[in-house]
Amino acid sequence: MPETKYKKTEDFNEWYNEIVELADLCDKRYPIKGMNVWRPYGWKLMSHVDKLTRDEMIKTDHQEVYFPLLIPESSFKKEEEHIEGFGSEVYWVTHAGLNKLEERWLLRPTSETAMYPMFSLWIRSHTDLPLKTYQIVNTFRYETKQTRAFIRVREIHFFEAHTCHVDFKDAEKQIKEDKDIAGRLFQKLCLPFILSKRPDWDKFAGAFYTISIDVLMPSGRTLQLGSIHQYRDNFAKPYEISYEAEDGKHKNCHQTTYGMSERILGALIGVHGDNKGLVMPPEVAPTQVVIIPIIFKGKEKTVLDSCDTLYEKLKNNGIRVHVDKRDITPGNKYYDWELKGVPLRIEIGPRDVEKKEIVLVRRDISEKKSVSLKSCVKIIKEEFRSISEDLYKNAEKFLKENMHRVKTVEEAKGLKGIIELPWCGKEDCAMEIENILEGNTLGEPIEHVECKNVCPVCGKPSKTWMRYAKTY
RNA sequence: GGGCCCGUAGGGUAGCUUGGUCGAUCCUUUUAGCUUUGGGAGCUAGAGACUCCAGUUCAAAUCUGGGCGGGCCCA
Repeated sequence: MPETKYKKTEDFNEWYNEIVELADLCDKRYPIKGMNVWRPYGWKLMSHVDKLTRDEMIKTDHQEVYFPLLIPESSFKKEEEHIEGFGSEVYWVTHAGLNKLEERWLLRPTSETAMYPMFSLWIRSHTDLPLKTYQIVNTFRYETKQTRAFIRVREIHFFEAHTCHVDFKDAEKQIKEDKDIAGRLFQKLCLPFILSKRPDWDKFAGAFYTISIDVLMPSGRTLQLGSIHQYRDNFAKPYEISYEAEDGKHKNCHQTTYGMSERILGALIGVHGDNKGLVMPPEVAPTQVVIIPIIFKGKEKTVLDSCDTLYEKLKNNGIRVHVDKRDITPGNKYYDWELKGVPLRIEIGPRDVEKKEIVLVRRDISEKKSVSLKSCVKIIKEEFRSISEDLYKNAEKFLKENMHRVKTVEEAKGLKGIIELPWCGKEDCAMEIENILEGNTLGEPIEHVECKNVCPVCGKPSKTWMRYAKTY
């Protein structure tokens, strides 16, 4: 059984690089570091993820917009903390043609500073609120650390929802909605995640608070897939986003954002993949079922005709299906589609045509069974559900096994994955633990978790837990 | 910001230390034809590379310098 050169469980990082190339997701040979070319299959996958995101946005009354890539320096500079956070990692446009620009422009690292001057023009009255927008665009950050396909890049495929509300309370409702959206979306992607409230020193530049969405990769490192920010009126003040309330008074808006990126694809690859390649959850798989004709000399037509008939039948039942008629051996095709992570494979040969059956093979567990043509649509849909359930359960099991709640640093040492330790609330103590565990703070659990212990560093009573992990 | 390493067909490699035997190795890829197809088939004939510039030399993939590109480690 041919498999990847590097094994997922032995050398995850090398395995990941190998898979990304083999499965034709992206081409890292583009001559700028961290700017990779999306190849057709990778882009298709990303588009399907984006579609699921769009579906959620439509369901929750968000409007899609598109803002320009370039932002004038003066707009960018209005919120002080924000510049501090992003200043060192933006790309600047300083020249146009032969002329030096009077005012520099920057490539958006995120779009607050592009959008908010416009929001200030759009919003006049409380009846304009809430304003719920989103866009799916590319953003640019000058990463100096090591880059990694889909995980740390300089041109980022980015989803960002930006909302404006009458007050803090209404913005909090939005945060709640965002958590629900994440719940539904990542369920479809079969990716269990944890939500953590980031510590103050690590929140998004300019935010009132930040909630991060993290998944655990098989390497034991966490990967942040998204973040939800409560801005309060931190941006509304400098950008003058205000409205006239019912009582005639002018008030600042309260804002939130919700961001995710192509890292989702990194997580799909890492969490579900195996030594044969990708394993795509049926919800995002660009091809959900591939039909492989098993052709024997003299029986080409009957086999191909049954394949075509089945193709039409599945297509009409809303299944994304493909018939692979390439002139290569069936085995070759199996390997190819396994690499691409297609959830179900159907084999049809002369024997099957005769018996009015098909052979159905599951990608995730390699289970093979014969199914009657008559009942195949129903069975395929059941298999989709079952595959999704299994993928989610396996990932959840791994996450649970690698989350440790302990009371002392001694117990924490040597544990893999996510570690929760009592925390007194002081930055110094968390930093100390970061150093000892050689990891990063993820934040506190967002749901209240009882903690009656003492801080393992300073010994003071701790009411909450702090999560630590090695991160990407 | 500081340090280290690397660059040979589309991908992976051998050759470099000690310049000549390189008209550059092997696997994969790829084109045409025949043949085959229930887990990467076979045969025949083809295609495809020394990162760029300068230097040393009778002679450079191999040595020197620089450019471009890539990777790693430390802060």
